[in-house]
Order: sequence, then structure tokens, then C-alpha cells
Amino acid sequence: MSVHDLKIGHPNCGDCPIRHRAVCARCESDELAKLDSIKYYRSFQAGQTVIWSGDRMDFVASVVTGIATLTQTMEDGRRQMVGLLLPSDFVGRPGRSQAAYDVTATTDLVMCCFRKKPFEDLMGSTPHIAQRLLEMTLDELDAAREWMLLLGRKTAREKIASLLAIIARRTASLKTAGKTSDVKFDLPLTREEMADYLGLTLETVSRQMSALKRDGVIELEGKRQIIVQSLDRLLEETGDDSDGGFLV
Amino acid sequence: MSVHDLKIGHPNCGDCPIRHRAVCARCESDELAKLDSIKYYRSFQAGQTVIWSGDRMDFVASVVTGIATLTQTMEDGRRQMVGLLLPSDFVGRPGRSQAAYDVTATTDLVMCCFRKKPFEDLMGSTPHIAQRLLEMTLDELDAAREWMLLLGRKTAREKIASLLAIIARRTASLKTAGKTSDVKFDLPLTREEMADYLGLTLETVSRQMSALKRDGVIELEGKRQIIVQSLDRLLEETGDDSDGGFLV
DNA sequence: CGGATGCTTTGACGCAGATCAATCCGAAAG
DNA sequence: CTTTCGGATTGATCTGCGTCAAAGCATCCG
Repeated sequence: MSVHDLKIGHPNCGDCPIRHRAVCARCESDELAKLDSIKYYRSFQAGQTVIWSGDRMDFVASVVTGIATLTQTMEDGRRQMVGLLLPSDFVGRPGRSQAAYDVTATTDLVMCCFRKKPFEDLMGSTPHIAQRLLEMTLDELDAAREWMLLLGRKTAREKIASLLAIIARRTASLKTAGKTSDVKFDLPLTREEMADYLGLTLETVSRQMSALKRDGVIELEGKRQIIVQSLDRLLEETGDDSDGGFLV
Repeated sequence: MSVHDLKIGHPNCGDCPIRHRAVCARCESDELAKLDSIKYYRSFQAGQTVIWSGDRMDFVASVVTGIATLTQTMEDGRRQMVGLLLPSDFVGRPGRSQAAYDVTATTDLVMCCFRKKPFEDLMGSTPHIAQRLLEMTLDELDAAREWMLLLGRKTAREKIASLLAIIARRTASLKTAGKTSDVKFDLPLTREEMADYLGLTLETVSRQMSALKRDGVIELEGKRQIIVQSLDRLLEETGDDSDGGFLV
């Protein structure tokens, strides 16, 4: 594996794309300055491994741009993705020295890193960081539990539809906020990665994608570009409650 | 459902059985006093529902004694347990007004409750509470992710063995700390609850329990009492890494 | 004592999704 | 242009687990 792990410049935190959603979201300008002073960036190419499960991990980090995955592997090679890291998501656990999962860059990836020790110290003195981290961790726990329902009880078709709906919704919320017009987006995952996420084989993923296309739920443009005419129609296929019950 | 939700006395926090593991674990005596002043106990009988998903939830709580479950239900009735709450575990989410899951008492249950608003205020002024809550939430997230691997990739036999191993290990760690002698414990769950936890049907659970018994991995005394002669043998059946790799 | 009632076990059968294997397709390289 | 190579698709077949159904076995209650 060609390590391509270059240091890049230090943009100002003020115009960081994840400034208001990452672990630093709640920080005041003086707190931000402290974080700024210990941060450094790392880049990874698509496909590169950020860290292996069990390896010593002396930093924590936020995803700035790109997508990474958290996966667990069994001795015989069975794999299960346990998290999808999008921009602003946090990696690593204060108070733990070894990585618990493999972290892999799915697309080109930029991470904003903090050495663990200084970060932990800062957390002690800066309640806004710990507060925000708690909030984010609780959100992740909810997401993990939603995924448990998917893994344990949904059919292959429902699993695919759920994954597409999550990505479609996120895309839709960024652009045409609220509109139920058609959504078009890039799948950031290969069929195999989708399979690892959904607890399926890549063949089943492929077959169900074809089936959803045949049934007019989605359209494909190339292999990766997805068009969803009716988000409602897609949501019906997920098996979830129709009223996307908001729990704030 | 006969509601039997009695208030009981206020034992002193000092000799609370979960004092050193619950959300209050890190508190100094003055902090504890504040918590003490806003706490109240609630008891539930085995089988009672503590709260329904979507209901207004104006408190958070710690399990003091007994076991409760967190489950999600789909419209058509498919159910998935997403958490098992043991003594010292925390229920509820600061900053959220509605319950996200059904909470059910599996055994008789006593919870130490705090009204949400005062608790949130206290969290702001008492960093030790927020710290401990973050730590506990991170542990729960790890547990949820381990469960995702189980749900997505393990066979029925491995699922059963994993569940038994978790309970056996917890029991063993309490008693014969370290010894690999035989462990004997009560299953706190019905076959159906096991099925809901493992993403199986109750018939499959029953069959695999019989198979593990037939193969000499476990012994049954009645329906609920389990005897594990060799914990190592049981662990082999879980599909996990043989060296229970410690991640501290 | 007998018959509910709730939980568990066991059997017969079917099917969703895994497995094995053959193409297919598009992009990059020669 | 052809070759190669990393996905993706599609087909044929197998199997683990779900489904449906019938007992079995305690505990409780009249």
C-alpha cells in the first residue's frame, strides 16, 4: 500500500466547512484558538486505510471532507461495517489507546486531527467540547440502534431502500430543502461496501438494486449515479413508519 | 395492564448498590447531595412497560436493580431489541422530550429517576456528571457496534453462544474472578426476548439451545438455569477472536 | 383434580438470501 | 484498436432459518 499521507496547510477554523457541526461547534473563539493550536490535517486517498483495529491510536479526529468507514472483521473474513463517517463526524475515543475498528477512506479524505493527550486535557478544561462530544455520541448511538433494527429484522429490499433513503434525504436536505422533487446523487460506496454495511452479499445488493430499478423506485445513470423520482415511494420501501416521526 | 408503579423510600446514596458505576459514579459528596435532592424511585413489576416509544418522557433514570429492555417495533410487528439495561445503566436522553424506544421491565425493576429539567441544569454545573455520562454512552456505542456485527454476520448458533457468553462472563466476573471453573446462572430472558435481541425467531433460538446442549457446550437445569462447564468452549462457538482482545 | 394459560420444544416444509460461476461493462493502459 | 482489470450483473443451485403446526410441560386457579 502506497502511503500518501501528506500534511497540508492550516486553514483558519473560522471558515472551516464543518465549523458549526463538528466537535468544536460549541466553542467560543478563545476555546477555538486552543484547539487551533494543537490541530493538524491529514489526507488519505480513496481506498487507503486510516488505521487498523488494534493499532495504537494516539490521536482523535474529525472528518473534514470525504467519507470513511468503520468496519469490524471476524477471523474467517466476514466483515460488518459499523459506521459511516461523513464530514463533521468524530473518530477515536478519549481515554482509549487502541483503535477498536478498522477505519478506511472510501473517498479521498481530509481529517482534522488532535493528539489524544492534549485533546483530553482540553476536554477537561473546556466543557463545551465535552458537551458537544456527548451530543454527537448520543446521536451516533441512536443511529447504531436504528441500524440494529435494519440488520436484525429488515428484508434485503428494505435494507437497500433504507440505505438509499438515508443518502437521498441527506442530499435532499442540503439542496432543495423541503421539496419532494426528484433527487439525484452519487453513491459513495461500491456494491461490496453496501453489502458490508447492510449485512448482505454483494450479489444480493446488486439483484435488489436491479429490482428497485425494474419496479421504478429508482433510476440508475451509470453504476453510481442514482435518481429518485419520488422520495415518498422510496420511503414506502424501507419498512419504516410512514410518518418520519421526529424525536428531538 | 395493572399499573403498579409505587413510590418507595429514599435510601442514602452512600450505600446505593450502583453508587460507583452509575451516572453519579464520579460525583463528590456535595454533587451527590444535589442529585440526592432531586431523585425519586420508581418500581415496576416484571413484564410492565416503563415507557412507550414516542411518549413524552420528562425524566431520565438509572437502573438500580433488575433488568429492562429497549426495543424498536416496526409497523407490521417485527421487533428488535436494541439494548439490555442492567443495574447502573442509564435511560433517557438529556435534550430530548420523547422516548425513542419502548422500555420494558423484564424482571422486577427499581429505577432511580431524575426529572429531566433539573438534571439537565445540574449537568451544566456539574462536569463530573457529564463526563461520566459521556463515558457510559461511549461504552454503549461500542456494545451496539459489537451487536451490529452479531446481527449482520453471525449464524444462529454463534448468536446464541455470544449472548450466553456475555451473561456468563458478567456472572463469572462477579464471583470467581478469573477462574475458568464452571459458571452457573439464570437466563433473565424468555426465548422470545432472546429472539428479539438476536434477530431470530423463538423457534430457532429453542433449536439452537437444544443443539448446544446436545453438543455438550451448555447444560440446562429447568428452562432458565444454565450451566457452562467450559467458558473457553463456549467462547469458541461465538465466532469471536479467541484472544478476548482488551481495548482500554 | 382438571383445565386454562404461558412458555418451550420439536417436526415438516418453503423460501430469501448465500454460494458458485459465468459474463458484462467501462475506464485505463499498451 | 486491443488488452486488462476492477467492479457489476445475472443465472443456477443450495441451505439456514423462517413459517406453520402440533405437542409438551410447568404453574396457577377454580
